[in-house]
Amino acid sequence: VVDAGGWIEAHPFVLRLRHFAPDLDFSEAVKLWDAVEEDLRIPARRDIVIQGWTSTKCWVVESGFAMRYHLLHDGRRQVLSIVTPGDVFGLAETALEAAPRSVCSLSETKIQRFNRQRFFEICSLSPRLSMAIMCFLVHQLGLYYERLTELGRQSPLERVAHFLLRFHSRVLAVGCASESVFDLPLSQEIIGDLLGLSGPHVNRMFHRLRSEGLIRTYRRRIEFVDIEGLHRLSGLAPPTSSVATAANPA
Amino acid sequence: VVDAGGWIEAHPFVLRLRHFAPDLDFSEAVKLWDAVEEDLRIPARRDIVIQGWTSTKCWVVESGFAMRYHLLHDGRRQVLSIVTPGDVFGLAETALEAAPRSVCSLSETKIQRFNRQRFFEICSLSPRLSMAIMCFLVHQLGLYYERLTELGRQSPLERVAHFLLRFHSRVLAVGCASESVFDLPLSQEIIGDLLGLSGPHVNRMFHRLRSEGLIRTYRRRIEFVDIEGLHRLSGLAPPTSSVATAANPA
DNA sequence: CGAAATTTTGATCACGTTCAACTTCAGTGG
DNA sequence: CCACTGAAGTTGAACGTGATCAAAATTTCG
Repeated sequence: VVDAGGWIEAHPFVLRLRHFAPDLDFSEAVKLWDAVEEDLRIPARRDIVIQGWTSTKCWVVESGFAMRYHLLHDGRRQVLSIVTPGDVFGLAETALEAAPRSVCSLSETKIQRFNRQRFFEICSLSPRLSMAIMCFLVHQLGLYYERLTELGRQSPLERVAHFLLRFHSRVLAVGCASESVFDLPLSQEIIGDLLGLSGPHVNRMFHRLRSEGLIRTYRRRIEFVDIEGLHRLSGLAPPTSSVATAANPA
Repeated sequence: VVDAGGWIEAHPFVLRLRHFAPDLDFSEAVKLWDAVEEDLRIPARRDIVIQGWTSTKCWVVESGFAMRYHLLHDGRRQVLSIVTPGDVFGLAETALEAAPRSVCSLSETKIQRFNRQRFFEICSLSPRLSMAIMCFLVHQLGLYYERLTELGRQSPLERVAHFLLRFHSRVLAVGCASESVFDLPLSQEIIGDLLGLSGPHVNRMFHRLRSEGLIRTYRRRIEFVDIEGLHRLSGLAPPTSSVATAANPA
């Protein structure tokens, strides 16, 4: 189906699995890759998964960005996450009749399509693969815990700062950014729906970050001027060794 | 270590795994159970995992309730989830130096302690176990997606209604509730920290749910008077077949 | 029975939404 | 290449909501 040469080893999803299971050998990755049903190139702004539809597929992202989002009946939208190279989507519909949320490409995107059931089976049959997937999923859970704190208890300014840091570190990991400059493939309205804010308010927060000398912006390009300051502001990035507890508040 | 008799089969965690992998046979569950390091009975209001601490353990809940929470440097608290019988916690610290969040018991709790590394290894060596764990983790992700929508885009009233429905269906599944009555092991302040609201505002929302004839309360016991109404209010429970998309809004 | 925690209520106020107008930018066809 | 068009960014004003703080009432537990 695909050439068996070197490109599989450079696929961001495989790199990611290897990050969680360094002893994963490439023959196992190839086993997974044999199950690829189709290689797809999706233009920007196309829905790939549609909330309410049924599908037996899942997808792995090779390049490009997408967003996972949920629509409420009255049109409110929550963007759940930005899907970046190396991510998987379409796993959640397991045994469900309808996709509970949508995925929409933000830029041109290269993805590989799998049969979801087969994807899981192949992973479960290889101890190393299943270890990698489990660690990957647990890691994802951790990211969503962070997002809950962000949405539930952080100020708008903190949320925007935290989002920028998070997104930057992700695109840095897949080589789409320099140490301090990167492109945002998102409108401010989408960022609002990601962070539980209104579009205009996101704009004001960007303005404040700019005027406080933390970032510079050139249309949709962001430059970090004071990363330390952003970390301090976001309040989540530097792991603290605080030991205050709910039972024994600080 | 533990009696090999029938109780393993009735453990809520095993029941849950079987829900995701019905072909899981009990001999495999027993393999996992052989790895239990210790059976613990924890009193209410004890921290089991402390944010910032290091641990190589993970735990499975047999009975009782706990909460996962994150503290910010200035004392703000986000309750990430309520840990119920059949849940696991302590997985997220994989390869991290410090636990990124805490877990604190809400009631007296029976849990089993594992070595985290060993837990993962045993799961990855059995295809059926690893399938069950993967499905379980994916399902968990789905729950957190829902919570993101809740925190980011739902009104306080919707959040409280949704929380009550969610919690009820969970305790119903583990047999700690009747069809319409159940106990909440949480103070309103904790519910506030769970839903991104202040304690007093949670109280007002309860008041409204009561005055609109949706629920009744007796101290910390909740009775659903109009479940249909709660579902309609929460806006998430009944899976819709709406096909509006971000690219093509309704 | 007494002490502490939790629930309940009220008043005030800051914050972020909403809506609208205007500007800038990007993509397209003439 | 430029004018045109629609989308996205930017700004302002008014409003509503939920936080905050404090006090009182109630429940829980030692």
